[in-house]
Amino acid sequence: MLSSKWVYLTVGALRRGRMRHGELARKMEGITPKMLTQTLRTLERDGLVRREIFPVIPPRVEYELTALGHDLAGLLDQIRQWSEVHVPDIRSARLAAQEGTL
Amino acid sequence: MLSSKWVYLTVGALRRGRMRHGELARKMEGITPKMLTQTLRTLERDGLVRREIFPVIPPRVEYELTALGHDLAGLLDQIRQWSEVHVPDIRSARLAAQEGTL
DNA sequence: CCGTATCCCGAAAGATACTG
DNA sequence: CAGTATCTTTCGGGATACGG
Repeated sequence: MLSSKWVYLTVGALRRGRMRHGELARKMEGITPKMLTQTLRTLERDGLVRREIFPVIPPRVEYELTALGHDLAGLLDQIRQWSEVHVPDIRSARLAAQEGTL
Repeated sequence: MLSSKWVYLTVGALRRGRMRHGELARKMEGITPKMLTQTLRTLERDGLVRREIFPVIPPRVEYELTALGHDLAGLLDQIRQWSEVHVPDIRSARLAAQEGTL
């Protein structure tokens, strides 16, 4: 899960509350319908997201985080915080390594 | 970095102290020389690992975590702790999802 | 001992078009 | 609206062999 960019974005979006497929798609620039569905289905299978279908026309499907999903959101937050602190250092190290190569 | 199994294992091993290439290879069952070198080089480039070469024959090369590397080890620890608590729940969810499909 | 150089492969991502 | 189906491509990982 930690290796998928779309998992980060999806969980991040759902954190603010229940949302429809279309809303999610609009919040996540660049995602294709296939990847969105695939990501949501995996999260659902793993018990992180709950999927509710309303049997109406046109279709209406809503997604929300489960308790476990919120726990994951907490971990992703820790990762985000770590990144905000340390990624700049990593960037500098990379640039310095490049300089050495030139 | 969080998407590479070898990063977890390498950082985990180096956490206990400075180590040679061969020692690392022996601690990490299944890793090929190529993957070990590739992992170490990436970690070095990103400022997480320091590489020291002793100009002797036969060659002697030692690796150790930098301060930034120890910071990363801390994050990996948080991920490990989260996993120990929640991965069983995810496993259950997966099994339950399978049952539903049968 | 500490690596490089190649080649190969499968899984995952993306683009595109279509449907109940 | 909320997906599926199909095709293509990319890319990281692994196996193997060789070299200073």
